[in-house]
Amino acid sequence: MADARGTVRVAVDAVVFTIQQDQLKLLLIQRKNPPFQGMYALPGGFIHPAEALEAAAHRELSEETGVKDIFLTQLGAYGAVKRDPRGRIISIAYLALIKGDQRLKPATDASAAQWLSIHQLPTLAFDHAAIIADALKRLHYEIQMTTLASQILPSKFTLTQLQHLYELILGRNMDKRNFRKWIKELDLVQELPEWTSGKHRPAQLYRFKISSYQQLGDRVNLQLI
Amino acid sequence: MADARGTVRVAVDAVVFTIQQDQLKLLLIQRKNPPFQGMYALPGGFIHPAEALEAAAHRELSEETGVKDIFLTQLGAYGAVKRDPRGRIISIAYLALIKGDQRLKPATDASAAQWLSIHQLPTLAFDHAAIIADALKRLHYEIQMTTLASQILPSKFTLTQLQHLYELILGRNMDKRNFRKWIKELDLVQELPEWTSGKHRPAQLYRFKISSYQQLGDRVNLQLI
DNA sequence: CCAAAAGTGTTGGTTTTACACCCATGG
DNA sequence: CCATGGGTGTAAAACCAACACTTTTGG
Repeated sequence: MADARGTVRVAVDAVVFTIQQDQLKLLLIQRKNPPFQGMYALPGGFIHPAEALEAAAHRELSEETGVKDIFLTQLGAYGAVKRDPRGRIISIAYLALIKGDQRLKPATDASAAQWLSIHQLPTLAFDHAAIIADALKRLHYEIQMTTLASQILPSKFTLTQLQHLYELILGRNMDKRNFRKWIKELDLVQELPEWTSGKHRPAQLYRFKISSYQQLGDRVNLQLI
Repeated sequence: MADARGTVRVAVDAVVFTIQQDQLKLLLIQRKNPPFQGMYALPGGFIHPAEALEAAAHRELSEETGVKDIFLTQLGAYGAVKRDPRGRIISIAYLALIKGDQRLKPATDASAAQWLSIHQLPTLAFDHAAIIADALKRLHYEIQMTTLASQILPSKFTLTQLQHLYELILGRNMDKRNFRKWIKELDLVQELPEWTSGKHRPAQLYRFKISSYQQLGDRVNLQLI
């Protein structure tokens, strides 16, 4: 083992998705300091000695972007030797899908957080492009196999909104009737005695039966990735 | 950040499964030193400063158990603050499924490697019981959704052997005809012009078309977990 | 009365499951 | 000739994919 102390540092990064203006967006910060000064990167930073990994991800996210009180799930550890020019830094990445109306922290002299469309990402710092690619695959899996969708929708929503969410994330259109059949069989949502009002025919509102994150039963729809 | 250097260390652990005597077994070492002296634990240890995570897992596995040249896939990062009484140690766990005839290193004064049946595990050091529980779930997924099975079987095998493998790992029996249909549709294996010989009717031998690890197409059988 | 979005079932094809008998070998 | 494991097909059920029209509202 010799004297390996201090030569390896551990960081966390958060890949946070939302939907805004009918687009899947990603929360990024623009780096104000080297390395990769001026480039975009995932929010994240070094863990504290007595802080759990997920707690560090929450803290960094809050410090750098203002986003807090969200559900994070671990994506994986990224540990290539030269992934960070500052030295040996291993990063544990976390994934989230959150409501699009979270207020972002105004830009500081250290960072500027913003939502960028997943289809127009700039060049990213470190190995963050690879992390994001993994996160997208994982998101496709999670949206179908877990209740992750409940994290992004308002407490009351219409089935059309829900379908729209799936379509945006999976990148394909779905049949309205089949989608509704599927959702009802999953037994995820519950009708409310409320309807939207607006220009058109009112839509019935629903809510999630379970608001926490959990694995759905076997044999979901699934056309993974 | 202050002076966090040296206060967090990074380790790797390997959850290595095999099948011996019709049982799913796990490669464990008996700890000869504190903490958890005398208890069983996953093989693993601290990473070196200029060593990739997976390389560290390979090295530790080889040093502690003699097992080498195997395929490892990342399971996840375990980082609870008090998971190791020696201080703040984060571990990245790896998963493998390997042939059961690997020669284990003889016991040294630091460790003694052995295969233990998954159904009779002793109390384990650290949070290794939780890591193993996660690894088992993941193994169920991987065996169905990837070519991981190719890592454990000999280069030539019978379909009955293959089925037996799936049954042991998934913990349920499968129908012989349906299993063969499924395997043939996956297009994973190739008939060889060879047959076993022995007491009974010879069985045709097969080999994997692809010997490397890869994701199978969407819509595999799948009854996850 | 028009435009826009909400809502609702059926059918055909595919996939999955359940199920039983004959075959080849060595002893 | 017996015991053991190898090998094969079919039919019913479940599941999935494709598809179009009517309803309600506001303007």
